[in-house]
Amino acid sequence: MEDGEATPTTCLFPKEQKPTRKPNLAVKQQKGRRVPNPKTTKGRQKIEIKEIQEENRRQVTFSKRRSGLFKKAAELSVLCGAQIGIITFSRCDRVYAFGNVDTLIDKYLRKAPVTLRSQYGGDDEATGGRDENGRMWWEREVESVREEEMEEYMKGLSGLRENLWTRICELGGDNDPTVQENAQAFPNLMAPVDWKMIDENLTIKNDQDEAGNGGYMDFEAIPFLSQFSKP
Amino acid sequence: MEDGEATPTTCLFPKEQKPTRKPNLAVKQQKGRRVPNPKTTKGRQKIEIKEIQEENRRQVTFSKRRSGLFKKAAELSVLCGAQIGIITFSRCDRVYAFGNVDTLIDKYLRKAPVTLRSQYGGDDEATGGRDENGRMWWEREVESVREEEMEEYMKGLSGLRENLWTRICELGGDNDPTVQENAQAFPNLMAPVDWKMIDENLTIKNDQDEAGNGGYMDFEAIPFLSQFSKP
DNA sequence: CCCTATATATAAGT
DNA sequence: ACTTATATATAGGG
Repeated sequence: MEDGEATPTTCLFPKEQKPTRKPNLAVKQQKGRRVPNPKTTKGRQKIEIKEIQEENRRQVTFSKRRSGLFKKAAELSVLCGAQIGIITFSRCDRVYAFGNVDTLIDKYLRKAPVTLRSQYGGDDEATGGRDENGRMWWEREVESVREEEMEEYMKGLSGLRENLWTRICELGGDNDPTVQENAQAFPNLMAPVDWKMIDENLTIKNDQDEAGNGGYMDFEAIPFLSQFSKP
Repeated sequence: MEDGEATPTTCLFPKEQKPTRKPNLAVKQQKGRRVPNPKTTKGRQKIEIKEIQEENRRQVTFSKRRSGLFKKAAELSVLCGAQIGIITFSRCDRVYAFGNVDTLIDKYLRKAPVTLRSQYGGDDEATGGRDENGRMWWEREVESVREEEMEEYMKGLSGLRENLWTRICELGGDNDPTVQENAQAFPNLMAPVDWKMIDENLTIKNDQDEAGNGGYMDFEAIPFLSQFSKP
């Protein structure tokens, strides 16, 4: 993708032809006789799909692959006119989101669906964490939820229910759920400029990401969204 | 990935060594002199990232790329121990989800975050639908929301709020939000067997997917979840 | 972040 | 669905 990667076949507009900063030492030295391995790197290595133990490597991979995932989502969205939202919790529960998650959650809840089957019939050999049918948590259907897990599932559902309630209360909607009224909860005097300022403040207020980037923040940080924060 | 793709380098267990059903005609015939283009296909073509107009091609692409996206998500999840949820609305609003979306939405709402910056700084040339700063809808931050769009944004927020409320009511939690009580709303007499049966019924009840697959269904279809459906 | 070499994803076509 | 040929994603290493 990029711009003009100068592929020998389908390069449409060579444009500025990236200077290729460091052309790497040499793919084949001009006179070293029979260089066993003139390659400077081993290239992409095949890895097993199982939890990466080495913390550093795991974080790098998380960062790279999260980017890749989001890029794929963006492409899919554009190519097919689909709306896509992704919520990602890193192991230490940091959140990374793609898309208008709030809006999509809204839409999702409106549809009130029960996802009994998630898409993706994984064909790879991720061995850890599978149930007796070889399924990972994300592919488990209701049919395969076992007795003990059922409780957890139900707790999850009731938890969702409770939390939605809590959230509603936080949003101040527990007294009157009328839309029009709620709309007025947002003072129209909110100019883009103000938002920008707020955003900058927030950017500073962000705590560190695992990999050192990513923006995420709490309601509390926004003066005028603080009405939505937990008491 | 797959199982034993027989890569010359890192093949660990060759296993059954896929028969390679149709080895294709020949990449280079053994005696045809100078075959100009012995290739049977043009291979993967480069495409522009813009909405695919041809309906059929768009649906095929949607299907393939959705699978790919979900697979990537699964891998990321396993590799990095992250929880990932994806909600996808196709153009005709069909929903495809990856992961325990309900649980993740719960978690997301619990955290009560405001995503002012979505991840992914797209570096590709998707030209359609960009704002004056060249951003797509999914990368718009609050600062860049213009006057008219602000209204929509607020409507979105208040809409979310209203819908959450509605949802709470539907869930029957508008009288007593106590968790323990809610938990009891789920009769424990629900055996896995019953779920399986229900699931099978539902599978039949599914309406057609755009591409002919994918499973999705309404609360109404599940006798005992019907308490959650809209009145 | 940058780079390379290689593993994967996937556009077309059957 | 399945194949092939090629575009992309990325593991490992500065």
